Amino acid sequence: MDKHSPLNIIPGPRDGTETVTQWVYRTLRDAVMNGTVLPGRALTIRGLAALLDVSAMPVREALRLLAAENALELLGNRRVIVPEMTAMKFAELCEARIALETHAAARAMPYIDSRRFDELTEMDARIDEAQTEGNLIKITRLNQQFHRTLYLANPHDITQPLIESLWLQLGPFMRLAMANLADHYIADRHKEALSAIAKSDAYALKMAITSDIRDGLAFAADPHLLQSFVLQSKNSTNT
Amino acid sequence: MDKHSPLNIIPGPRDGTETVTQWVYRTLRDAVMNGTVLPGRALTIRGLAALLDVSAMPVREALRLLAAENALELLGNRRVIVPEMTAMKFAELCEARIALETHAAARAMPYIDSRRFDELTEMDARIDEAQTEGNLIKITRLNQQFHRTLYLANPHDITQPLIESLWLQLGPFMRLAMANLADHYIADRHKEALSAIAKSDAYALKMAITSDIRDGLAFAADPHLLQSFVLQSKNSTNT
DNA sequence: TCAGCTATAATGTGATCACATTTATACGGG
DNA sequence: CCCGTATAAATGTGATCACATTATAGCTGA
Repeated sequence: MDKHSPLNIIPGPRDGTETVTQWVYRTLRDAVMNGTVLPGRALTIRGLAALLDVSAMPVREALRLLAAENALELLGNRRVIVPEMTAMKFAELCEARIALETHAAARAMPYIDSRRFDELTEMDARIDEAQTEGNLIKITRLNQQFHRTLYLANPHDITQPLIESLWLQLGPFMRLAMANLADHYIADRHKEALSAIAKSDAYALKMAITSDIRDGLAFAADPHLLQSFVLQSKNSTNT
Repeated sequence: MDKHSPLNIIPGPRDGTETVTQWVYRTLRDAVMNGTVLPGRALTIRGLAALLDVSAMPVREALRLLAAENALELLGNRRVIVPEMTAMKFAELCEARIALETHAAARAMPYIDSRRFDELTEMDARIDEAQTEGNLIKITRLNQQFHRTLYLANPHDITQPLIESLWLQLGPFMRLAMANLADHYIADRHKEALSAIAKSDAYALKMAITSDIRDGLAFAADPHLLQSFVLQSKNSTNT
């Protein structure tokens, strides 16, 4: 147990217009998403404040925001940790993603004009590039951008914050999984999605999104492999 | 425009164990849910702090939490308001509820043992009582409790916070609608849901939940009526 | 009478401080 | 050598204060 390890968070420069709280929030969010802070790691307000060289107040607010998004867990004994993952919880998150995102995609489809369609096609091409490079972090980021762009085509969308919350909860675990599955090929279901959109076939679009999510989290299909990841995330240290 | 009206929030006593921030959060959340603060109403940290007789800090955190749940909207010009409702947004919230809650119900069904089943049956009976009384606020509260109990039967559930966020966004508008539809009969689809559970019929359960949500928001089916509510919520004052 | 500018008031943000509670460390007894 | 207790360090919570930014009201001039 190295609960006092340096926590190598890279602060990243602060935008001039951006408030300190927003900067801290973004920094901590990225740290959680990238797996810099691992499940079980105890976080303290003062510790993070000293690390980021800010006062305790912005850190407090950022932590509470992340807790509200279920990216962090507020323990009763006044302690904040990254929630630990279980196989069942992982399955629930996966299924919830499918339920919510297929719905969001179907609702967004009528709003996708040719300009938006080209934008999505362009993104898919960029993902193919990253695919050949084997840059998994880039793939993940572009993949999220693709989904976000699709769902937000609906000008009245209200599901995106909910979806982001799910991504955030899966984030640290996804990173762990990817690190151990470097040669894991992410099947590109985006072309199926695009052709479904071109045909205005909502059902086909839903199936494409479902497959995309399932493929991305495919390793969860192997209970043994999943269990090893869960254990690894519990015991690993972050030096 | 009476942006400086007294804002008659009833504080309600604070639990001894409860932290001040939690109390403020709960108070403001109830106020939003009950329609005490109406869409468009500008809220200020200092104003609420003075009203609730606490310092600015707990109010700040409570406001940010509610904003994170999309119960409040942080305007760029540093102002916090209850978001205004549109017909399209209402429809999106309604459909999102159906997508998420049918999913949560189906996932929870396998975990409902006889004890939990009896608990749900008991709640349904209490709703029938409130129905004959015509106590709409009580009906709403018991109805939420019924749904919550159902979804939380799943010990690994992660959808409840997302669902609560949707309820919160619909909250102030629901109240307005109910006030104008005092004689509106809320069809009880809970018995259908219970019989579906008894038969372990996931599809029937999903249909029952869908009908329950649609009935509860039935007035939205009439675009003209909905529009009048939207306008009313925009123009009304809260003295 | 009304548009545009200025001064004043109010607001959000962030830092610092005090206090109660919890957690960690060290000491002493078994 | 292990464990329970007492002391010390650390933490979350909440209040207060200072400052930059923004909104509001008041005033001037056409």
